[in-house]
Amino acid sequence: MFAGTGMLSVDFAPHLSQQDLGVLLSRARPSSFRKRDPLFTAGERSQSALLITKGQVKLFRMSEDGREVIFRYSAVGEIIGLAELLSNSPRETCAEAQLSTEVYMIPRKAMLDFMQQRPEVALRAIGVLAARVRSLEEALTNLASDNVEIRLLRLLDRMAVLGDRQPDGRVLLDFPYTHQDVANQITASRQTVSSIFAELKRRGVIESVGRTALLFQSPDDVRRH
Amino acid sequence: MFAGTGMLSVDFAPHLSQQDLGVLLSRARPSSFRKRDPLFTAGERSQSALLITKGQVKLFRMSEDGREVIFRYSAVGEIIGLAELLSNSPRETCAEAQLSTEVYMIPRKAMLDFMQQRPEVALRAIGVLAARVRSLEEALTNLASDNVEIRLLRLLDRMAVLGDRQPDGRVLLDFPYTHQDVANQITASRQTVSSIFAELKRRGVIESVGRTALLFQSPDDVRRH
DNA sequence: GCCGGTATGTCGTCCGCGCGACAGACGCAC
DNA sequence: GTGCGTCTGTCGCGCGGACGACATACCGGC
Repeated sequence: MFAGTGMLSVDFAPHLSQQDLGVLLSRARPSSFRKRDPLFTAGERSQSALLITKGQVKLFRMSEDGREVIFRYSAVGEIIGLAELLSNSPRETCAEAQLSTEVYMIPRKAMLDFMQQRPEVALRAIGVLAARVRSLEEALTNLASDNVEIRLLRLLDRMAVLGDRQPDGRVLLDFPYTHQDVANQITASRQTVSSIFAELKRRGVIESVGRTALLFQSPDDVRRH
Repeated sequence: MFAGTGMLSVDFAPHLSQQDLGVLLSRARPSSFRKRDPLFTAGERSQSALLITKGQVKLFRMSEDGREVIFRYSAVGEIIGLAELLSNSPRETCAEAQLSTEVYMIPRKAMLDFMQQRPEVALRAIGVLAARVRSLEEALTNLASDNVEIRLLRLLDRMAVLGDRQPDGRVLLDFPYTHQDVANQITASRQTVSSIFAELKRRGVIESVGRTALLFQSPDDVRRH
């Protein structure tokens, strides 16, 4: 099911044996969502874990003044919704299908039982959560010290692993995000993102290719200013 | 060992049986630190987990431009250092004794073995990490939308649970933090924190009591602006 | 006591960037 | 085609808050 997806994510499903995965999914319910459908929203009481089998999911919160703060986009093979699983508290984060998406919804109880019986699964969940802690800590640190341009370059940096290295050393990356999406990921305004993109193109740091692709200097180059 | 400490933290040690705790600590090494000593620093290879038995620990990162970003202060009974345990990667976060502090250092291997054998311990670690994910997400969201005054009020809000409710409804809280500490927690400058504290005192929202204590309106009142 | 290190209060200056506004550009539906 | 909704580019204004600078206050050590 997860084979051949070109998975790069070091997350949940690829770490389980086919057998474990089968057992877990026997108690789960498949469910599909169209683009922009919510998978869950803040305030909800459901604490299922969701294993993504197709598509992409945007994880975010709404701030009190209506701003959308995006934490990450989750891909196939990743599991989401772990943060509220144990505490059994209402959702604080929202999840929305970025593309047409399919998931297995694993009921809280099934997930807990399974982790009790298979410690290695619990350890995998620990690994997933630990990675998220580190990435959030990094985001917070960057936000505190970097200006918008640097935050944007760091974002491209992080996404570069999903792109293809070109012969000339640059990276070709499918980048189907609007400036608003980008702004919400780096907590900046849409206008500032637009103008910095324009400026980077002027300087030749990045280049548009077709509708959604982006060609930019290798992260290492960018890092060296 | 952890009895009678007035523990409020819903973290690690208080959730384990005395027996489990004994087994775990039999493979751990006690260690003590003076105020301002580092427990670990970014770049280090050690992935021990640290269980705090006395004192308080500041968890933070240094940004590239030398800014200190504080994520939280950990208290007695909490466990720290889980984020890099599984991935076996170098520390990214720094830990420093805020007070004279004692810990048990649990070697990576011992911790992993123990979680394998006791799934309920692994689940507890999941709970700890999940809570940290939620709190970091909240910090990021607040940072994106709130100005410094609101971030400061929210900080007092969160700390209010550690203080004593007075007859008049206000909260008396031991608050031994410098303005610089506060600034680093809410990512603001020291000067701005100083001036906002002064302003809040002028407005009667908060009041100093003795050297380190603070008396302020109940969080609920503050929340209602 | 004196003295040095650290914490606090306050004041200008300056700049990053949020925000409103508006004008194209591009897509899709009909 | 026309019309509408969404996205992008750009400009100017204004403000929050970072930063440097400096005075004062407090603390511990000797």
